[in-house]
Amino acid sequence: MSNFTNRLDAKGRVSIPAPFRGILAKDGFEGLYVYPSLEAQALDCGGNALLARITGLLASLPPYSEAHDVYATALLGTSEVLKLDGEGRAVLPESLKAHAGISSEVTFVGVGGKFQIWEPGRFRAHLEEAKSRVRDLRKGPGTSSAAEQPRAQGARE
Amino acid sequence: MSNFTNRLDAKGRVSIPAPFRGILAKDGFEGLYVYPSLEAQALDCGGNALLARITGLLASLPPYSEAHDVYATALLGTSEVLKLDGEGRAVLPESLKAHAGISSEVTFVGVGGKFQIWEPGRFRAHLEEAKSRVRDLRKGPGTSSAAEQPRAQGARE
DNA sequence: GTTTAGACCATTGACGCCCATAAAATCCCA
DNA sequence: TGGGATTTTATGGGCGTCAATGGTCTAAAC
Repeated sequence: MSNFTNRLDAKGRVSIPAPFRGILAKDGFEGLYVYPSLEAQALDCGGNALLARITGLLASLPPYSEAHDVYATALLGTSEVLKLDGEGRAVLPESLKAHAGISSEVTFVGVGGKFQIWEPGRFRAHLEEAKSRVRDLRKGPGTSSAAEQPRAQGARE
Repeated sequence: MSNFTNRLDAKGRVSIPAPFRGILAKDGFEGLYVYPSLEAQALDCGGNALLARITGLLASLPPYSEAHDVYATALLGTSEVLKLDGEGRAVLPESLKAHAGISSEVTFVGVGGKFQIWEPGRFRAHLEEAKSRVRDLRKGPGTSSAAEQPRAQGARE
């Protein structure tokens, strides 16, 4: 729900915001499970809960199907388990930083059940894009209570 | 509804007017749910009731649809849950202050079910604008005799 | 031997928590 | 009804704790 922006230090370490660390600790996970998001130029992060959701998704796909293989490769093949140091910091591998375009700062964004890591500029752009799309949707075949009646199924851009 | 104007102290804290605190307490919410209004340069605030309205809106959209993603990002991605201290004060994050142009004072305005936080000057302007729109409407359709009313700094009654 | 990674320590600033004061609203009782 | 007493609010400030960040040192890898 909220978002935090932290900086990477000279050694490439970055503090995971305390609230997120708390959640990870609660579902009993040493470290941080991370993989490149499928939809965005960001990283998806979580603990056991996220891992369970992924294995659940895979289990729901027919084994040996193309879909199963593709998802397994994308979600598990590129994922990493990062360790946290005593102060709750992690080092992002080059491959992950490259995917998200991260250099010296990152923005953490909580999205129910997991959280994402963005390059701050890209996140701002993403937010602006979302806001302007919402404005478009609300203008749509506008009823007065536009906020409560968004267009059924917006165009998939 | 009524409105209140309070000042921010040196530490950036501002008292939430007691009547609004009462409403928050009544619907059982620790803290204050806040996000930048989509249609005005102000902040929308509330408790569980407001949160429920938003999650309800999201639930009404097909999951994984673009509309759902975009609304979730725009509404949840920019929202914050502020804690109140023992005296009922909160500190507004920079991003929210920036959106509303807030510096040293804020005006609280109740609008059924939620309330808004404005920079006092902008709120006065907003009010004037609304009043003049009302005057125009009452003068009848179209031919508002607005021509002779250099809107610049309207009647100060 | 040089580099890299991990553990440990130190600093600083922000935030949460507590108490103090003053003004305003409310209550109570003569 | 008037006036004093009491409570509620708004506001200011002190202080301890914790998080974020930076640096150092040791141990392992190349």
